[in-house]
Amino acid sequence: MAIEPQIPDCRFTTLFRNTFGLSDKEYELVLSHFEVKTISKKEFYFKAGVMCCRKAYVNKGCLRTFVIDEKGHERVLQLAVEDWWVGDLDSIYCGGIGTNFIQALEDCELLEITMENFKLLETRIPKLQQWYTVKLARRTIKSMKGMVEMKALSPQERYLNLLKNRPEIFQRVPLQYIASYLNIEPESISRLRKRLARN
Amino acid sequence: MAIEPQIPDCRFTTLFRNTFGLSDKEYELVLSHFEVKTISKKEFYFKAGVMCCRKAYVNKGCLRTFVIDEKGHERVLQLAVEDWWVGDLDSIYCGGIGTNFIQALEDCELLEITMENFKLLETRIPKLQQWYTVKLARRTIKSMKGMVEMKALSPQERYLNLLKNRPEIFQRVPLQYIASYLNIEPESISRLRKRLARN
DNA sequence: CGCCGAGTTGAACTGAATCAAGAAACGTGG
DNA sequence: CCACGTTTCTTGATTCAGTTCAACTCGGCG
Repeated sequence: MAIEPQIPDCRFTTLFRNTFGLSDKEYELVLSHFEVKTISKKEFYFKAGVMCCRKAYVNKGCLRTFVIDEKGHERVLQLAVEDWWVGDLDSIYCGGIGTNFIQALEDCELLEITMENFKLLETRIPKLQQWYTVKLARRTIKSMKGMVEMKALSPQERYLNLLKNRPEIFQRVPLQYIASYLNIEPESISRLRKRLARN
Repeated sequence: MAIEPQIPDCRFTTLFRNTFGLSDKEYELVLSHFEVKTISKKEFYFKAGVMCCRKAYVNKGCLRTFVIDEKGHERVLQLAVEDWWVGDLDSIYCGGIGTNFIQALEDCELLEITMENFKLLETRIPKLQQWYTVKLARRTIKSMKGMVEMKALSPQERYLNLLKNRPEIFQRVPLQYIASYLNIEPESISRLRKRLARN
């Protein structure tokens, strides 16, 4: 009761709840451990260099996660939209300082939970733990598939794949970030587009 | 007691045991759920196309995990040596048929456990579950770092990095597989080596 | 001995990066 | 609502690291 007003959008209720298949009671318990956090476009949810003991569910908006590589260039690792999670795995699990930057590309509404609270929830709702393990495994698999894609496909093929699989983000994310995510120079994407448009 | 004879090498006892910090009793329990499996050079531990509901600890030997990409080329994803684990995550966690091939590059001795047994162990030894979650997270992190490395570094830099971080494998693994792992053509590695040798 | 797989060398090509500059879109405040 | 500045995207010219394809060497092993 005291919780509901905190959650301003029904999307969270729907999607998040469906994820676990929780009972009403469990669901209230879960909700009470989250906190709404809004950040505006260009703001950072997290910056490398400090610990990050929390993660957040993207209830509304769009963010990019990137690192700075050895040569000082930004490398976009993730383009997160609604129903994704953001956070610095590196810091959360290896306990060190984070290496990721997480920046809003639109005004965002996040639902944040500290790892402390999350672990607490896990002990009280065992299926949460199970869910999370599978989620982690899937993320690993996805990441390995990403690697194969990066190795096996040409820039043009990678571009077309993304266009096919996640067309929404081309409407929401500046091309330069998509380029970085695909590991293609913006100029090359531009040319690629022109070439494809002609045919 | 009845178990010990099955484990022919002390490495398993040492390394594996250290991983979890088990009591004698727990350790015996764990051991009793594993099975020794030897495979000879060039044999496959697993081939894509069927389910894979088990994983294996590499007690001795060396294996490569690879997939066949969309264009029909082999892509080496992992070069596993002693104290690594092999298995098809894809199949284990997404329940579908496997997509990986796992082939011995030397005569190998593996310690295998079915996922069924592993889950059983997890319920009886909670810290196992914890250990595995962290392991999964680290794997994901590693895989993302691999992606950044692939994007940010030149072939030559990737080669030198591997040489620095895992010099052993250059003594054990045919160059062509290392090349595939690094996503460089064998010819290019060859030239690279020559060039580096001159300086 | 001759075969085969693994590695090396050579020559030519190419696709994307780079650098530099211009056009278009965006948004912010007057 | 327009004007100006900033950001985002496009275009052009050049360059080069690594690929491709083909031939050759080397060493082990039946």
